[in-house]
Amino acid sequence: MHTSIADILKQNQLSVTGSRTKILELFQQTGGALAHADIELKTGEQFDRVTIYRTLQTFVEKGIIHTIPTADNSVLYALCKDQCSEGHHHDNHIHFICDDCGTTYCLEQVAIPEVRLPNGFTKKQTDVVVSGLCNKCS
Amino acid sequence: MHTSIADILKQNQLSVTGSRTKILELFQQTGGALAHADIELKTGEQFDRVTIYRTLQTFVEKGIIHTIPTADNSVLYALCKDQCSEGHHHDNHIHFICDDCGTTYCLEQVAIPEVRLPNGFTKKQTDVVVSGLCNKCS
DNA sequence: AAACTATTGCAACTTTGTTGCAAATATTTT
DNA sequence: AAAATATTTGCAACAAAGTTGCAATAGTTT
Ligand SMILES: [Mn+2]
Ligand SMILES: [Mn+2]
Ligand SMILES: [Zn+2]
Ligand SMILES: [Zn+2]
Repeated sequence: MHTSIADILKQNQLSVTGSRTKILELFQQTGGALAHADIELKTGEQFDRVTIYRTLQTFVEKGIIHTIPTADNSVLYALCKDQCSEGHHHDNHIHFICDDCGTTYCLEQVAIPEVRLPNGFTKKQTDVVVSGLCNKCS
Repeated sequence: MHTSIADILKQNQLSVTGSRTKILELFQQTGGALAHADIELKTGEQFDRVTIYRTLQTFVEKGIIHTIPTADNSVLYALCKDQCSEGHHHDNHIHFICDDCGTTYCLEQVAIPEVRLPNGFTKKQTDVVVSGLCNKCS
């Protein structure tokens, strides 16, 4: 079973364009997370900065990719593997950032742990970012 | 027992200056987390932007304040309440961001939960950011 | 293939953060 | 309490990151 990139775009009511196809392709090839600058580089500057911003924004809105909070407050994006849809993300996994090689992993196998909040606090979303050494660097 | 702001600065081998005193004062008064822009506003623009950047950087290095990762990747700072020191932060608590009022809390009472990583991954630091409604807004 | 719709690239701009350096301030020494 | 020294500050200039309006272009529908 293999969903083509064009199909993914059509499923999300997006027209199939060069930039969208290329950027989605990049995410699939890379596996890991990408920053805006990575994409600019790896696409060989064939697209305008603004187009990349807008494409990423659209993908996030459609639930195709999700953002990852990082300790150094840079913006990272990765493919959603769960059942994310327009306006509703369900990415119940933690993120891991390797201090050595810099790669960011979506650890789908590792569920978000439960946290007990003080009285009066209501939990909506929990983000967990772990840093250390990845399996390739340790 | 009451440590004055000047004493905190001296304990960290920092000279006591207007901006450092004022900014540290602000953190103590506010309790919660502050962004660079908040500080610029609340000090009534009496200090240069660059001075605020440098002061925050110095405070982080000295272990007086710590940064807080956020889902929207803005940079937040809050006072360290634990035994943080030069180059070594020990802030073992989770952070909570209220979706309504925007306040960010250091929940010192709530410990960082343990996460089990896949084979080969080594954990160094775990950041947990919970969002929802705070005790004042729910 | 014409008509229509959505996306792209460009230009111009804003916001955020960084760096070098001289002037001002804080600390130490005399 | 001055003078000498060390540190910090503000300014200017710059770099990086992100946003917006709009006409040209590319994609989709009929
Ligand atoms: Mn992820
Ligand atoms: Mn905190
Ligand atoms: Zn690694
Ligand atoms: Zn609130």
